[in-house]
Amino acid sequence: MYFWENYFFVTRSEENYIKTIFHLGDNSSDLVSTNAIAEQMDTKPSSVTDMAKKLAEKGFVNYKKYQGVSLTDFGINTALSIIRKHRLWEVFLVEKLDFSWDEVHEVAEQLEHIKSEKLIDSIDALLDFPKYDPHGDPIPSKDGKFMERHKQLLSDMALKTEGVCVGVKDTSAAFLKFLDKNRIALGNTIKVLEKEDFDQSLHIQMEGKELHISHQIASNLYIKKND
Amino acid sequence: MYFWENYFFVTRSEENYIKTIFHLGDNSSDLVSTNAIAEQMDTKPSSVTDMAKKLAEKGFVNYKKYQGVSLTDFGINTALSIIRKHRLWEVFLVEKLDFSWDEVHEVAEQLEHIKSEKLIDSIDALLDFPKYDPHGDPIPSKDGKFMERHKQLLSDMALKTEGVCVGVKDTSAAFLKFLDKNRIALGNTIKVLEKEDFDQSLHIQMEGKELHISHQIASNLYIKKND
DNA sequence: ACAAATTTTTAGATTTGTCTAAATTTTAAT
DNA sequence: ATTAAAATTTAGACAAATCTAAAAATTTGT
Ligand SMILES: [Mn+2]
Ligand SMILES: [Mn+2]
Ligand SMILES: [Mn+2]
Ligand SMILES: [Mn+2]
Repeated sequence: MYFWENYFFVTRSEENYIKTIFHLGDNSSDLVSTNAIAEQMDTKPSSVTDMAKKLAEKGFVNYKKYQGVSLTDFGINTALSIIRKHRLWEVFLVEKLDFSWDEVHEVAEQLEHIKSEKLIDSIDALLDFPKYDPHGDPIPSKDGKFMERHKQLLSDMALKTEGVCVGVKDTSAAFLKFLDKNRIALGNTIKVLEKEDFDQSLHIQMEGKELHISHQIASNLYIKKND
Repeated sequence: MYFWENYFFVTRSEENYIKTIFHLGDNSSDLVSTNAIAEQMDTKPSSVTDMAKKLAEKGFVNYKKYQGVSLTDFGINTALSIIRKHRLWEVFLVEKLDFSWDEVHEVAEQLEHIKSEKLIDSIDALLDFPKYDPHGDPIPSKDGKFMERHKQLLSDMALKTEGVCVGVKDTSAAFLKFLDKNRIALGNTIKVLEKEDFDQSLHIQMEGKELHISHQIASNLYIKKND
């Protein structure tokens, strides 16, 4: 049994668990629960327990029985590398192959598991080192650093404030297609004109034109306020 | 249990067996033996027998106990689709990401299993529908047709005949790097000047310059004779 | 504080793909 | 035509990843 067999081989399934744990444990450093992982991954809690033990064994997570798991530094680096690949492939599909932003996620779920450092670094260079993916999510650099933009939900913006649309919270194909149909795209300028108390819908100005949008939409669009 | 679950889902392992059976059964329509598959795939004959039954069950092969397997039409189409993906990805890596021809095979072995018709068709278009991969092997079209070039081994060419180097038989990284070092590349013009009876080595003219090459090399280079 | 509800783990089974060792069939040699 | 050798299959086992059902621990509600 060689060194790399113990420490560096990661299965596709392990990678998916690590990525999910990263996303669920995002901004809080406390433990991620078995049930939360099971629900997110559409699997059973008992399967999660088994995998938690294996991931702990391999050094990706700290596992406290009945409490949950948290990623180790090694686990965080592994997660960032997978997320980097996922988001770079999404950019590639949109920029080089004319995929629309609602089509890229499923394919990226496969491509993120391809193991070749040279491949992903070349894709990165081909794309001229993009900082954000097609949904506005930041792309970790080779050494795991990335800039989360200062952004807020459109539904949380004050009246009269202006900004630029920089991301989506809901990344479902249905929502993304809806945005396309209504000419709402990342990079668009936005100004909040009026808020309707009754249903929290908004009157906004987008790229010059006036628009009425529901709370459902506004609470899934990220805006970066103008300085 | 849905239709597509029975008939269209193919695992990575099944795909690798199908591809191997295709290559081993190439120009002869007779059965491919269990041992040949096992040796090629670096696995055990008993594993091959198990898989042969499963592939027969799924309609990819005809399996005759103790005789071997042959691909069905469905199996051939499946194999061609995998080979198409493999070779298109190899071209992509060389043409768009500046990989050298000795680096592409391992990555293509992973990429060939990505399931997205739109993805591979877009890659095909991006590359302007190449007919051959970096090693000179033909790329099947979407509907499974491809042109095998009329070619012969350099070692089989008659004296004084001229041609163009169009492929390699040995695709090992060691051989490909050797060719690079000696400035032997696909597309080069070649003329056989002299054959040495003693060791079957050749004096050739390549792109104007004279060159001495061993039988080992000559018997792994494919040449298309000039009309 | 203690019972009830919820969460999590364990025990045991299943599927996929693999292995070793033994049995069977085919092929080759005398 | 037998026998020996080689190829192939079967039987039984194992690791990975999952599941169901039951047991154990934790959390919640009064
Ligand atoms: Mn995605
Ligand atoms: Mn994304
Ligand atoms: Mn190849
Ligand atoms: Mn090739």
